[in-house]
Amino acid sequence: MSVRTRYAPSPTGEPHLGNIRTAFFDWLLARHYGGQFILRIEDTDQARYVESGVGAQMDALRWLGLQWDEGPDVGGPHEPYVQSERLPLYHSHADRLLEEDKAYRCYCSPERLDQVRKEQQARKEPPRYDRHCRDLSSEERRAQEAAGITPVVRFKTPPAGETQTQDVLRGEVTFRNETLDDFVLLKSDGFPTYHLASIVDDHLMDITHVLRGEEWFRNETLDDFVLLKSDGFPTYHLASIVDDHLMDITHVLRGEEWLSSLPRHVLLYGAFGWEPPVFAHLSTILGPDRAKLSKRHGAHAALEYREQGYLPDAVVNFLALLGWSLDDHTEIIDRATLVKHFDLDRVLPNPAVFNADKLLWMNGVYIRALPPEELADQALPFLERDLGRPLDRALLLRIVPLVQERIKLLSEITAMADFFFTGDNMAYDIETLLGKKYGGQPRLAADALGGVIAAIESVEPWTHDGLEAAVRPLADEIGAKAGDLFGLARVAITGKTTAPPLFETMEVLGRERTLARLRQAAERLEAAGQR
RNA sequence: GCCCCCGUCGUCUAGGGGACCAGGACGCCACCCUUUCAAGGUGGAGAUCGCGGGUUCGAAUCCCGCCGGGGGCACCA
Repeated sequence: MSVRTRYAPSPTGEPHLGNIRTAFFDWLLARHYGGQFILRIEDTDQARYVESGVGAQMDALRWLGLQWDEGPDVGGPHEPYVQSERLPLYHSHADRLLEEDKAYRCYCSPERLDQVRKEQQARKEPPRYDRHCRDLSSEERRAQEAAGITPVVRFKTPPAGETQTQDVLRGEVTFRNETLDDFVLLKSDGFPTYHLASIVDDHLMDITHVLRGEEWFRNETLDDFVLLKSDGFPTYHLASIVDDHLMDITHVLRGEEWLSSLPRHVLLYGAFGWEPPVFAHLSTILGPDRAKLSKRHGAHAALEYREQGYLPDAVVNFLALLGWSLDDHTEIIDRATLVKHFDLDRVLPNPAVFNADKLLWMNGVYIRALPPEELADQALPFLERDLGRPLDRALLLRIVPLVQERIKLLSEITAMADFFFTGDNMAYDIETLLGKKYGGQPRLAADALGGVIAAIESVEPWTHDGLEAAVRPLADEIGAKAGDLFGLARVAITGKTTAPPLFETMEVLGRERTLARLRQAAERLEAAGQR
């Protein structure tokens, strides 16, 4: 059977980066093995249902290029892919467990459950269902039914013994043969080594499963959990197991917070007589304070990264490196390479702190690698959004080479290049124009700018090389440092002290607009000099 | 309180008995380049591999204990 993974969000809000990383790993695994990636909506909690939730999940996946092969919108052989539309399925499966005495109906009120829990906590006992309804007589049950109480269905957890489970990230280690040597089987004192002895004994004693580093849970730490709620909806435990089985899911990747529920799920698979899939519980992503990533750590809803000007490829590359690595030195990895090399054997079980600085750096790398036309297409919407009107793409295309290696976010295009699109009536204050060098000497600055104007007025052709050749010697003539003179002109032309290279900027801006801005600056300096 | 997971530079990580007085990346510092800002180049600081025992000729790597961090203990997922 081919590898089938699933991303199964519940539509309770916006997906954040942690969810998306899980989805991405699911996607990667499926693509790596040429299998299927399934999107399944787990909307079994009516109280927390958010209308826009499903759309937000799909938007985020689409933005990052994680296309699913089966799902609510595209369909597939296991329809429907929304759990609220699969209710009869869960009921029939719960009925089956009921008939086989592997589950029972529970009539306890939320108030009683609450009460029991409080008492247990007061006695410093683990809060767990007390199995009150596990062995009700048929008369007692009839009485409850007669009173109109809708029961829940609970799983009959074995009260003792152990349940063994396996998680690939924690429970299994694979070795490459080239790392092994010719190891000893029999020692010189005649005793076997562990390698020999364990293999021989395991075989002779008919050991069928050797699990090292497996998680095991004592059943007495588990309680009789709910399968079907009184509103007729299944709990996650029931719904996810039934669906994963029916949809032939082979690998379940999910957040670490599910690890504690794993024995329940394994027990359930056992009760149904089904083969469980491979489980991998992905570690949590932490904020800078080492607490689970959340809203108060800033923007972590996946789609907010789109608004800020991150590139999907950069985000996906960064996410891949959160708990997985290709080797000991590769950081920039394109999608195809990711798909080619990704596997669970290099996924780490330990939690990772989200390093926003590194994501920003990586986004800069991807921006610089973009073909200029594409960067123009990507950046245009940001510029138009910030300036509030449609802009000339042809002009932007000429600007892109000047800003490409200066921005790390698409949104930074505005601060870097807005002056190309504004009128020539510049809004800077005179102090900024004068800067440190010409502070208090507006006349001197005015003369310097006058020199620049005279030098470039009739330059032919109007290219950055020609402009520089005309202006640079001027600095010497008037006894100024080139940098100081250029700085003055920079503010006059861009309104900023930080901007793209001066002569390239002049070239793109054109003779007329450049001279207009320089003349305006000179006039303002003259006026300041009069006072 | 009980159960489970995790523990290598500030952060992401490589490593899985000798090649490690621990390699790469982000960030930080310095220098170079330079008209500002970036980008780029070179170099540097930064980890007694959480701590303590043990096994071994040899431990970041194997074992035990401890400590620390995280997660779970719902008619939520």
